[in-house]
Amino acid sequence: MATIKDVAKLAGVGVGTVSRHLSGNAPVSDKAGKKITAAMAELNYRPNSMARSLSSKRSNIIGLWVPSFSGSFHRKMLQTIERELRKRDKHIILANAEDSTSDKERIDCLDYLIERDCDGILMSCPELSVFELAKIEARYPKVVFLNRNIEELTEKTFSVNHYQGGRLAAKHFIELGHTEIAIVTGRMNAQDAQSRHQGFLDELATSGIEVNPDLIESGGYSFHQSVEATEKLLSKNQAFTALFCSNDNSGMAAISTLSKHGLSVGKDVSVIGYDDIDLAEFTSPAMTSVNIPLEDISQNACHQILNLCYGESLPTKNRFEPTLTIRDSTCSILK
Amino acid sequence: MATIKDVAKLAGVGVGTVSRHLSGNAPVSDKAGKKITAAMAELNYRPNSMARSLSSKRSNIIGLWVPSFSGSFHRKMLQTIERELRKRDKHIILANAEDSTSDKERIDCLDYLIERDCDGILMSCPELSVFELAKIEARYPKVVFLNRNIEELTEKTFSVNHYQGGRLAAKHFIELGHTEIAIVTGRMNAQDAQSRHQGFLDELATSGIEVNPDLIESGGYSFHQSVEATEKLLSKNQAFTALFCSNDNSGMAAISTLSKHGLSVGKDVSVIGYDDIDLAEFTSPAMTSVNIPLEDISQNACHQILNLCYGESLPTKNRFEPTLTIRDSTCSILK
DNA sequence: TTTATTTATGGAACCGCTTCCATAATTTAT
DNA sequence: ATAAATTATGGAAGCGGTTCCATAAATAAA
Repeated sequence: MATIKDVAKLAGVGVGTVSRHLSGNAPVSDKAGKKITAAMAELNYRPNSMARSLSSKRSNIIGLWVPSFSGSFHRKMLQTIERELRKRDKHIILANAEDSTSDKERIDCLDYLIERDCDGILMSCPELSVFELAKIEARYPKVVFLNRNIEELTEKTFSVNHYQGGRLAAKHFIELGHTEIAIVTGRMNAQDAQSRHQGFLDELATSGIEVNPDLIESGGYSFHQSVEATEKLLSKNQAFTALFCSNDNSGMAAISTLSKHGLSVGKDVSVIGYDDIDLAEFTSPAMTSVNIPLEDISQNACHQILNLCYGESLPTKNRFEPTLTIRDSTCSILK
Repeated sequence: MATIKDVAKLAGVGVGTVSRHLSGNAPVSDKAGKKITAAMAELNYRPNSMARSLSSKRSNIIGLWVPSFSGSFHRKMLQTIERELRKRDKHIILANAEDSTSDKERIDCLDYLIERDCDGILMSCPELSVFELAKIEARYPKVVFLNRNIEELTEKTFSVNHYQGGRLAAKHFIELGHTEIAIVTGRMNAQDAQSRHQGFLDELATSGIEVNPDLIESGGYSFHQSVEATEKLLSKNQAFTALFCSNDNSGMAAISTLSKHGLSVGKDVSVIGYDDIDLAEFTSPAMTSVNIPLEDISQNACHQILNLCYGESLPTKNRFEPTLTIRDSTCSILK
């Protein structure tokens, strides 16, 4: 592999001139520029990124910490982040915490990124406590958290207003005339699950509707658990015409389970999911779901990390509002 | 940030000794070792990975080229690869070719990885021709292709016997007594789609069953197209009791569409999918599907790239056999 | 104990780049 | 034309490691 020295020699100039020509950090005469370009082509020269990083103290690598690849949820995030960063010639190093069951493992996973001298880190971690995240930020300030909301770290957290998401779902049910309403909650130790749950309840309350506590079951955000939760709800023989699920996995599980029990979803019972993942469109009936602007979140988080690491000043927005995507799994009670 | 020099000075030894102690490439006396360990702890020393890479001419980075994050298909791959490589302290740099529509863009995407001085590259590219892959391998021999089968590059390609996969599906239908069989094919310009199609037809032929050409439609591996394909099949008023779909997206689309038309899947009509992605279990009824040992493929591809790049000699296997996961979407015709 | 052999050590050279600095070339002002 | 100011250039130093080599320390052999 040819080095910058080889290029300099062949072009008959100094290494400094070649370096300047490459980086554009300082002007180089046309004459020299032409000779250098020719020499680089002839030698098939490609700069060594390690040497460059060492010398410039900038790896141009951003670490990406994800809790899993399993959910459809993170797919759009990954995709958007990859696109945003590649556009600016930054590289992504991946760490997947799929197998991590303890905080220690999660933080080890983070250290695996830090070890690589990333310029900054994007982290989408629902599990770690605010306390742990604060410690992380203190130790490693070039970090940004997706899908988290920490007031003291507003400019480094990017999230959606889940309380409002819950309210949107409730509002939709109210408009459709539902009053007997069931809920399959998410992992209630997670902040976001609580917010959407509370928003849902509060909105119902403003219309004088109360949810029968018997009709609340935890689905833990997983398909399997949500099947069980739905079964439990059905077994209680407490009538309900509407069901709010805390994510789309739950929603899919509910639709599947209700159908299996001979209920017609979107007719006998209305179901709302949450996240509006790609598959929401493909259930039968297609699922009404609270849409999270995940692309916006991801893009803005990227902007912020670029600002932090490379002194850019890209616009950033930290809080986003959900919307409701209405499909065929919800219908008016009057029908 | 402390450097190796600082550690050496504080420990009262030479930099060479510190380096040797860190890498374990040469013995260091206990006495020196203790002092170095203490000094490192005191200074909170962490080796600079860029300097290390430059000096050792080894980045410990493996590039990973994926065609998309969209399919459930690639998730397990990503997950397995990440686990396998992290286990050995290699880092993954990601390139997603999701937005690439031309070969040029796909290869640019590859160059984006090469630019970063990866030690090797894992590539799962269904789109590029054997011709293009051969060129890539010639230019960049530290590469391995997943889900491809190139005879001249046996040891660098990892794939499953899709012909056999097609046969397994057919065999199952035959055993269940089906004779009126329809097919939703995949992207037939792709090698794997052809193989599984041919295997399916060939196996049926050995039992004297021929597929009515009218009952073959292309679903192009996508949900949307497969819905249309299934609609078309139904509109022909040619009876069929079994439907083979070339991937699980197609299978899900078929199940959904058939159900919508009042047919009971797993009773009136049997459906087999292909790939056995996580979701196959969650359709209603749960889908019978040809299972691809994606984890094995991924793991072995990792082994091979480690062998190529780091002179290890991990065992590798290149060709894998599919199996059939029987669920509730298929049943005997005699019922 | 002395000598021969083995083992551990310090430090220089090097990896391939960026950047600084002193100097050369060029342009502008006088 | 000469002096002054500006711009471009070559090359050395430095980034933080690894590795080689000559030497010092420790151990084994005589």
